[in-house]
Amino acid sequence: MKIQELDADRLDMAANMLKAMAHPMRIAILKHLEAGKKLTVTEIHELLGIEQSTTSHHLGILKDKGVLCSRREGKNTFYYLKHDILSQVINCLQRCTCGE
Amino acid sequence: MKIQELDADRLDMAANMLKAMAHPMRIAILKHLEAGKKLTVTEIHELLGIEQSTTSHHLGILKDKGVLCSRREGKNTFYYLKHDILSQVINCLQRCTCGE
DNA sequence: ATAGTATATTTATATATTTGCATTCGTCTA
DNA sequence: TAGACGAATGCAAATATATAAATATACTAT
Repeated sequence: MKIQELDADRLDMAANMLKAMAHPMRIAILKHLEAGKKLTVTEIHELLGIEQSTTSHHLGILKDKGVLCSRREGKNTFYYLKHDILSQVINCLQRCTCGE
Repeated sequence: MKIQELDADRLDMAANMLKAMAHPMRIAILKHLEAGKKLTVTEIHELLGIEQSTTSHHLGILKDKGVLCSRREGKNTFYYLKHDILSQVINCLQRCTCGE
């Protein structure tokens, strides 16, 4: 894996994904979306006990930065991980924040 | 893996680690520190072509948030990953930013 | 069309981050 | 001890981000 593969554009893209994930509430959201799960905005806002508009805003950020995808089905919009592999990132962090 | 394990403190800690990593230059730094490699501030600032003070600042952030460790040896300070597992995060991102 | 529910966007204010420069601090060596 | 070198810090300007409230849009059922 060569360094030059990580050109400026890809670094920016990666940084944007991380930046989107770098928020306690958004990590909690991602935690609920592991293993290909799909949840609606309302389900998430009820699960986490935060405002609907706040939830939608967080989801919008995650989607905008390429972490999540969404699919509308009737009145609901389901959100899910764009890359299943991103569950690994959350799990890594979980392990790293275990014994400190 | 239960949700309640991810209490507020650990979410904050995880978010802080991600925030520390969520910067193009810092991702580039981490890329150079894969596989247990240890580099000095000067080596990194020359590898990346950025100011020494900027480099030191970025390294300080990564260390402060628990991503890196450092060890002084004479005039030099070597920086290295606190958890080898964090290489996985970088690799995940690399794969996720491949074909977009 | 209208009402009701589900999402999304906009706005403004407050707060934080990035960066380079100059300076300072530690450590080694002549 | 002085000078050189590597690293860390303080500062300030530009830029970016968070937050919450208000408003707007999209769809469904009647």
